[in-house]
Amino acid sequence: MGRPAQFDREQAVEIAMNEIWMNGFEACSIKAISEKLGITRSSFYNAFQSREALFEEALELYFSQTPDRVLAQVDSDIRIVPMLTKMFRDVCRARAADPQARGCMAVNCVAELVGVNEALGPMLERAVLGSLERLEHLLRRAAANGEIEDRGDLREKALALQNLLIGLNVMCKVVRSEKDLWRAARQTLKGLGVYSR
Amino acid sequence: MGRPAQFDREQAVEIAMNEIWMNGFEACSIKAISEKLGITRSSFYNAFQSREALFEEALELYFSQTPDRVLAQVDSDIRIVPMLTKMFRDVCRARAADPQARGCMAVNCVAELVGVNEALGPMLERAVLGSLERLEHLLRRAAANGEIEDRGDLREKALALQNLLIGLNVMCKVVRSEKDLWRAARQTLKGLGVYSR
DNA sequence: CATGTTTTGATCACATATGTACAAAACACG
DNA sequence: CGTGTTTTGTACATATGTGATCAAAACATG
Repeated sequence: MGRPAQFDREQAVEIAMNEIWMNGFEACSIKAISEKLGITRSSFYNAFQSREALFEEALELYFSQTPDRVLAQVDSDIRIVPMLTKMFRDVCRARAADPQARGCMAVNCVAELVGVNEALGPMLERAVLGSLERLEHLLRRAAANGEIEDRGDLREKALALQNLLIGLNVMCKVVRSEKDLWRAARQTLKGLGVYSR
Repeated sequence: MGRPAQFDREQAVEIAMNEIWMNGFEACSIKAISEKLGITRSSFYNAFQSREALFEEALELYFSQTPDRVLAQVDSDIRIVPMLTKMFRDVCRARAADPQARGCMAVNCVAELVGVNEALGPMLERAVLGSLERLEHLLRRAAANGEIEDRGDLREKALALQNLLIGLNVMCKVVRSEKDLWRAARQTLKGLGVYSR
């Protein structure tokens, strides 16, 4: 029914994601994105309604492939501390491996948009606070497991871990060595008692 | 000699700094800044040559008043660990006290500009790497003092501290409670053995 | 193959943004 | 009170960016 689109919508979201990731949200005007996609603004508006709507889709796609996505999908029988260690290891690896040093799209956008963009700021805040909640929940499970001790400081540790994650995702833009990123992460994890191997 | 300017240059830099801090660099067009300053673009170009040149001045001003400026001006007889503890405490306080939750101008700009802006990216990279070097140097002095032990992991600790600092400066945009920010910082500092009182 | 639906191209009317050029204004100083 | 210097206002040319409208194109389905 109706004329079929001349472009692949999914592919378009992926290209948009990479553009936003590389250059930031405000640098990606509708004109620029449309040209990058090889479509007219007409087609853009028709397919996505607005730049913000596209951003939401791009961010969703990003979250489905970011190294810390595992925090949201942890099996109940898995050991938490090795999982967290591996997750941070993966973050360091992935960030250092990106030749464009784009860091984390979500963290970049937090720095750019929270407090600035009425529509997208709150959405990014929720993402960070959600991650923080997941970390705290995981630490509680790790305590219940006997993997770590609960000294009444699990929220502190969750905050410290969330902070470590955000920090790495910015610092990787400047500190390009995977080894140095991992040094920072491992040292912090060890100090928090959340490191294995 | 010559016609005196109708605006205060220093004050203009301060206003520009606050605009960049609040909205990001790319959001501050020459047109927008000039209007904010109540001058014409003519006068802007005459006074600052370019947006990048203004940015350099604004960043310098920012560095002269940021809570972590103390890292660059440490007396040789001061105790390092209490100083670092206080600095992180001050960062948490200052970031939480800002009603606009702007975070750190420099870190915001790292996230926005490194890898994107040819002129300003490298400048911001140098600032971060400089801070890292200062931290490592301070830790070596602390080890020489006997304040901390040198287990051959001082670079690791410097990287972890730099990462903590960057993380706090982004996380504060979402986690608005000074108490929670300090929880994250204190927990990390304790783990690194760089905490006093 | 006619019909209805959707995509696309073209155009309009603005607003923003940059960089330059040049003349007019405003002052300091000899 | 000229004179030279600097700032400021105005204008130009050009590019980007937004959002809307409307007709033409392209297809799926009956």
